[in-house]
Formats: sequence, C-alpha cells, structure tokens
Amino acid sequence: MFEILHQSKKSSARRGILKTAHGAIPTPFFLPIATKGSVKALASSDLKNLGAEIILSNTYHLYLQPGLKVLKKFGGLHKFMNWQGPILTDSGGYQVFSLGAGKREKKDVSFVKIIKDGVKFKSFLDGSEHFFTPESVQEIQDIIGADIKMVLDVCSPHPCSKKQAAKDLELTHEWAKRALEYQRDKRYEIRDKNNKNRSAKLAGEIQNSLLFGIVQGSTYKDLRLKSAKFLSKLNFDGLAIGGLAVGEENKKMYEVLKYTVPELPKNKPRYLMGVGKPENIIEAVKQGIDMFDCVIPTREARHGRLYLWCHPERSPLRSRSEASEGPHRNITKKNFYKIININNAKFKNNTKPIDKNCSCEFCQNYSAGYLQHLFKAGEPLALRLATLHNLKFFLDLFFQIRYDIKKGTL
RNA sequence: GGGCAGGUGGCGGAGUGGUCAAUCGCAACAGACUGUAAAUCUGUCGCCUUCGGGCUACGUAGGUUCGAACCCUACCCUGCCCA
Repeated sequence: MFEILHQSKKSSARRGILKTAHGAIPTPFFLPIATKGSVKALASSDLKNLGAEIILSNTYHLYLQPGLKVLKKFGGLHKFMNWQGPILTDSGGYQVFSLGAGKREKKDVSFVKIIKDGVKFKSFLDGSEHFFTPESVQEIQDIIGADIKMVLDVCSPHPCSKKQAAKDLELTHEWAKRALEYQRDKRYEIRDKNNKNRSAKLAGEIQNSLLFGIVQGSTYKDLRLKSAKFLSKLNFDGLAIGGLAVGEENKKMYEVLKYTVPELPKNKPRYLMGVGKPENIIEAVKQGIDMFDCVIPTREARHGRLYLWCHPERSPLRSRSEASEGPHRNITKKNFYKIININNAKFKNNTKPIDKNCSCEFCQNYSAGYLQHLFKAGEPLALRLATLHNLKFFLDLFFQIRYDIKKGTL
C-alpha cells in the first residue's frame, strides 16, 4: 500500500509510492482542493492535463450539497465529477474548527457544537440541523467513494489553552478508535455480503479505501507526543498531523513537526493537513512528511496572486538529454520563488507572459496584461487561467521535491 | 421666447445653515489569504504635513450671517415640457 523508494541521507525526507484504489501516486505529493466536487474554476479534464494525481474533497460540503441521495444515484464522486484519479476526503473536522464552535456567532446561520458522541451543526446553506458522528462521517465518505478517508477529529484553535487542547485530543482519540472500528466492521460486513455475491464492486472499493488518523494536541509537546504514540499503535493506513498552520508562527509549526513526526510509523504515509506555503512544504518534506493539501494556490489565484519561479537556472529542457536529467529548480535557495499580484498597475501594459519558462496554458498563450484585463473586467477566464498557473507551480514544486530527494540534494 | 428641474470629489449619487474634506456605491491604489461558507476580506482614496494639524474646495460672481455645499441676487451651463 505504501512503499518507500528513497530515504534521503541529508534529511528525513523520503520518496515513495502510495497505492490507492484509483491508482498509485508518487510521494511526496500535493492534493489540489476540490471541496465541493470541483477545484474551483477548473474542470476535471484541466486537472488531468495539469498532471494532478489526486484531489481532496470534503465530506461536510458534499453531504450538505448535493447530498447523499444524489451521490448514491451517481455511484460516488468519481463518476459524478468524472475524475478517474484517487480522491481523499476530509472528514468535516476542520469545518467544526473553521465554522467555529460558536466563534462566528454573528453570522447566525452557522452553529457548531461538539458533544461526546459527535458534532451538532447547522447547515450554512439553509440553517437546518445535522449531526455527525465518527461513524456517520465514515459512512458518508464511503458513499462519496473516497480512496483515502479521514477520521472526524477536533482541531484545536490557536491559541488554545492546554486544558482545552487536552480535551480536544481526548475526543479526537476516542473518535479515531470509533472510526477504525466502524471501518473494520464495515469490511467484515462486506465480506459477508460478498459471500452472498452482493454488491461486490462497492465492497471492493470500500475494502480498498484507506483510513487515516489525525494527530492533534495544539502546540503542546506532551500532547502531540501522546497523540502520535496513541494513533501510531492503531491500525490506520496513514497518519495525518492536523491543527497546524492555524495562526501560529512558522517556527512553532516546524518545532511541533520536529518532535511529532519521529513518533509516527516510518512505513506509513504522513500527511500534514492544510499546509501550505512552498517554504512550509519544503521544510515539512525534510522532516518526513509525504502528503500536503492547501487552498493557497487556488484561492490566491482567484485573488490575482501568482506564484513564480525565481532565477531559473537554465531555460527549460531544450534537449532530450536535458529532459532526462530532470527539472532544474533550485528549491534549496532561500528566495526560490516570488509572488506577484497581476492586478498591480505595473502589469497593465505588460505584453509578455509572466513566466515564459512555465508550461501552463496561461503562460504559453497569454500576456500578463491580458490576464489583468480579464481580472478587472470580471471575466471568469481570469480565474481559470490563474488557477491553472498556480497549480502548475505547486505540482512542479513537488516534481522537483521528488527529484531532489532521489538525487540526494534534499 | 416661456415654464419646470438640476449643476457636489475620477464617475454615479447623498447632504440642504454650524459636529462636512463632505454618507454610500463604483473606479483607482495597495495589502491579506495555510485540512475553502473566500471570483473573498482589509486599508488608502482633494492638496500639504514634523501626523498635532494646516490649506483649497460643492457651476461662476456677488450678498445675507458670528458661521454657507446648504439662504438671497445675477450670470453661465445641462435636461425635460410648452410655443
């Protein structure tokens, strides 16, 4: 299921391969975010053309809209959105955190309450009340047809008192066990059904789906260690680190990773949830993280912020021999990338592509000035082109990361 | 020629005697965004400033008043209606 191909000697970075029901993916990898069954502004064919290998979708959002009946009717999210690659679904645990447990009470529709058995919440769409349990969230993810499922967790905010973090952690652990038990029971149940020749295909998918636990514990070392140790002993297919990049300093995040990651099983994939900026990603890869997801490339693209490589060492792959050598981004340098805001006045009359070395659809065909015009005119094409570009940057970053691990420079 | 309505900052449009450098929207300028309620949000937006404040401004020119974008007079301009 997960195999490590190269272990860096320079750092804890490793290159591997993660097998899922919808294909094997080289690690470390990045998950573009398709919260509601679409990477905003892109079609599934765009994702495929970009070379995205896996996407992340969200249990909470899909459950509310279009709802389980529709998802069942369509035979799951893969068919619904016509995406053949693997899908990881977040559990909705993050929504409990971001929608607030009362933090945004001004906007009265939202309402989240954590109780021992699960999470009560009101739909942001229509105010209707719902209840998630560790088990129901697994069931929903099965209906979605996720290749990788996440447990329902309690993501502590930042800052968070130790008492609260400990309480959140206790629930997270309890829920993790319940999710695992549900998954185990479900597999047995399906096996029984198989014996009677029923729903063999669905059974295969569910049996092949992976379940990941999530380490919490805020920024408290003993809690994080406790969490990592506790979850490592359980029979998860992979482990995630959650509750980071929620407002703490980068330094703090790196510190937490430094003592948490070594406690995770070496032979299981490690997923740092919600991270992050390129420098965060590289640091985390060096500390042994294999999987990342983040809204940054897509959200910032829609806001006109574009990621660019700095100082390309050479112009891109002029010959076949060069191509076989691999990519040439020096990601170990400090300022290896920069961000521009295409809406800035200075790009108004810029007739050149923002990066002639970039192979994305935007850079290959259009100028900076044109994209600015599309943004200012409110043309939807702006969102698509910008999103394509930023995702290309992030996917290239991971291509480079994998290459550098293999080469021994990371 | 007569009647009516109106002229406010880049634009639209509030204000109709003091707390108005003037609500608000747009545009402009910049910033933020980390398991997406985000094509969102924040700040700046007359000129100058040692950031206390100072200066010039609501069609033009006068006037009334302690004080005028706001009241009066004349003129200029715009729109609609009647001849």
